[in-house]
Amino acid sequence: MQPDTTRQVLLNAAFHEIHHKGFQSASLTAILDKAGVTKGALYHYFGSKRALGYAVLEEVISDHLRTLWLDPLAETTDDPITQLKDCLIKAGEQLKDRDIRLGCPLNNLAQEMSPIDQGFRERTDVMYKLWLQTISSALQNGQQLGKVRKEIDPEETALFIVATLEGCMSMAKNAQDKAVLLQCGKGILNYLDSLGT
Amino acid sequence: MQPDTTRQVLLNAAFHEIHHKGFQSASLTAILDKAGVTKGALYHYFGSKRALGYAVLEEVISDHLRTLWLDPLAETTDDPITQLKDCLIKAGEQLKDRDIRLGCPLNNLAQEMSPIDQGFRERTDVMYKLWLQTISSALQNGQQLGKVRKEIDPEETALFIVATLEGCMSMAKNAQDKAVLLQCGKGILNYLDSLGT
DNA sequence: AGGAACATACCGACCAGTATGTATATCGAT
DNA sequence: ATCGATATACATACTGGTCGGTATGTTCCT
Repeated sequence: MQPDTTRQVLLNAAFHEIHHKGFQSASLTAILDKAGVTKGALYHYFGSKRALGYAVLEEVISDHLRTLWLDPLAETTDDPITQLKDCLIKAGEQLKDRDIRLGCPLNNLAQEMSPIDQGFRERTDVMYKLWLQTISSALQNGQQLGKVRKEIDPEETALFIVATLEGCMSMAKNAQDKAVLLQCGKGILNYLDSLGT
Repeated sequence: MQPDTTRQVLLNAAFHEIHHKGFQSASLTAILDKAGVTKGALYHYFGSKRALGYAVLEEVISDHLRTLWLDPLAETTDDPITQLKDCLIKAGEQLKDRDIRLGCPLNNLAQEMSPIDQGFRERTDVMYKLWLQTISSALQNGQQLGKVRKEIDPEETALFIVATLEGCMSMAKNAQDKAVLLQCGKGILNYLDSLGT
């Protein structure tokens, strides 16, 4: 078996276990069972449980963020608000009921680990900053195109959008109900519309 | 020492340990050290770690919610939007920097436990529903008084407000920065204003 | 021959939970 | 009023199990 394959299988198993149980309660044994390898393999590729967690964040979760939000928003367009709404709708659609009950992987890890581990906090912080920056740029671009109201502060608005997104996911996760996600998403869509000219 | 006192000391220590580490990673030994009692006392009052967690939710955290949001909003007034803004501002003011890094106790527990423990989920769900219902009633009242726009759906709006609140707290917690909370809070205040007539 | 890629066996630490002991308060009977 | 009896309110000591981590193989490719 190729080294990259085993490493990837481990990362994938770790991502799912962490997504289900949280990092601290994620069991290495469970990850190894899921991956179908033994502890020797794990510690060959990752120096510690913490290093494994960092890798999940930097490689698996980071990829999700990129494909769902960063890459689509990076495409130049003449209507950033529609672009944002598309991202939101697409993200909502691809969520299965099971995913809703588990919540946003990035937010989960950030909430659990940022108060107790600097390494996690720094990494989640970088990802959030990237996210905010990308949305902020899209809004600025929209302002130049005359599609977004000039009065709004792009950075402040980007923060508010992401906060609302994560809050929306949190409420739906706790309610274990996709209807909550949709209802809350409607609120976001309305808000996004209110930014337009 | 009175029985109620010891129980209360335990609940308080448990609340803080759980707020810092999360429920699953909260150590009973650490709680006992903080409370200054021994395991015998704990298991005299609580049947299990889980029962202790439930009690923290139902007694400690529930009280916080009541004094910060439910009771103030239950007072009849002629301007619910100002009332909501006051709640938000007061809640923000009383948060110390340390509290921000720890996040909202209710949201923390809900996020961590609702996917893996029905008992926690049911209890957090009840509290969120109470919260939503209280805000929704206030908005309805505002509509009757002509202070809140008739077009908005009170329930949907209440959900959006709470989601935004929790998202705001989450972003500030991860950023470990009160400025983020204030900036995000400004977004909420603007949104609340937009609900008025 | 030597290193990369794993597997197996084992370790001390910590965990939630339990069994047992003990001091004190309460209370009915005398 | 006082003396057991019983229950309450804890403290102490211990248990089995799980945890992350490590030390030591073993296999295979170069």
